[in-house]
Amino acid sequence: MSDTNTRPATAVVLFTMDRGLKVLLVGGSRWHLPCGPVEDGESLAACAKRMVTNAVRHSEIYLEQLYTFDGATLGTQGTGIVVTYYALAPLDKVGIPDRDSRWFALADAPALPDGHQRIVDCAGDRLTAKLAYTTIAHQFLPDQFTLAELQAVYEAISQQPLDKRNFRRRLQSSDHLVETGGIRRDGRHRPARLYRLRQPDQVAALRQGNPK
Amino acid sequence: MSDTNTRPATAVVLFTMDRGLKVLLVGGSRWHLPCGPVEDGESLAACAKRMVTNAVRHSEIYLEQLYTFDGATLGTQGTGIVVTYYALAPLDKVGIPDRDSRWFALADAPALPDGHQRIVDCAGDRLTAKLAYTTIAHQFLPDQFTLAELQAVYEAISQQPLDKRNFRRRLQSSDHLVETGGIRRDGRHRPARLYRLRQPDQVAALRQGNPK
DNA sequence: GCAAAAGTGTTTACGTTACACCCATGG
DNA sequence: CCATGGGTGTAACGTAAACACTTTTGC
Repeated sequence: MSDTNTRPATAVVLFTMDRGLKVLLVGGSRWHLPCGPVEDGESLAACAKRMVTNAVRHSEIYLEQLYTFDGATLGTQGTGIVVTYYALAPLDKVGIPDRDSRWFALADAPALPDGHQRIVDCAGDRLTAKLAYTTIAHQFLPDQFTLAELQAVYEAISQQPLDKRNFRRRLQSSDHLVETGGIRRDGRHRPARLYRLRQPDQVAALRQGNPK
Repeated sequence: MSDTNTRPATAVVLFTMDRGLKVLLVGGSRWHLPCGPVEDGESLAACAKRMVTNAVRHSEIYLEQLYTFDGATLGTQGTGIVVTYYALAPLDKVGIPDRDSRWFALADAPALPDGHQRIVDCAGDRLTAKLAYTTIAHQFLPDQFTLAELQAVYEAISQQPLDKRNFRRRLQSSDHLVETGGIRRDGRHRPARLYRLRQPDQVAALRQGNPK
């Protein structure tokens, strides 16, 4: 049962893409999600951002609310309600974690306290689902990117290989990508064309309207 | 900004189907959503259910969390966080509202206080979206139903007419429906076959896995 | 010239849509 | 017998899936 006199807390599942999808955990010996109580006069989103500010250099980070748990549904007894978020940041915007925090692949994350594992699973499911019908994958990439980089993000999250031609056709016909004209030379092979999002500042729906 | 010392509240958008989609509002003169603070030792879902118990006879009601707002995002200033839910009940499980509560069609609902309209919109969007890929529509129907009744629910929520043959083919091939063998005689025309859900106690996904 | 990744079309299968008539019953 | 809603099939279309080779560069 929740103790509603305890002030609400937020917990954040921060993902980045570094040779695969990684999640940030804190705590050193007893790993857990970044979390903490909301302060007076602080909005929920601001609190969630504050939980990960030591890990993320820039402040314009993608943040989305996941679900709100009470003690009963989380499996922890007591201790108020927890408003959970997930956040995405490209590798070049995250700082090197101190010795109190680390990036883990989802597969080899350590055991987490009651409820935290469920929050991570929930975030992973949401991310996977949104990959299919939004431009959310671009939150892991810099403004300019190659189609191969984009495909790698899709493959890392969905955990399945994608057909190069079908992938490119689908994305290019979706009208969200714009060729910048630039190219990236990268090793002894043909350089790749660079693209950017037509509307970089929003995560747009690919198919049709989807709920908040 | 939210005052996190105020205890959290829940607000509920309760829908039913009565010649179209209806939403329950309370308050008599100044209509608003059923809402109120969480009590000590009460779970969030229990609190949300309590908000609508005077309107719904049975306790097994479909209830799903929508979103959690703070004062800043709701547009109201101050007054803590609000965990919002939406709920669905078939007409035969809802009581006749007292003079302090009424069912409104979405189109002709009165002006609502700050934030409440946004919550209703959010609930409507979620309901419409889930209609497409879950069996949520059945929350408006009794255990046994005809395909025409089911189609009417879909048409009321999506607000567009559906092709009878395509609708029936799609639903029947989805493997969620079972013919009961019974029929319903209803007027001077051919009687309709009755169906039930194969798994009546869960809202199942129609296509593939979708996040919580 | 060769290794390595970028880039490009066509065919096939499948699911979705559009559409019109007969059936069973009550009055 | 007729009015009323219940029930049924097929053809056209568009989308998604499978699949292999040429191009451009660095060394």
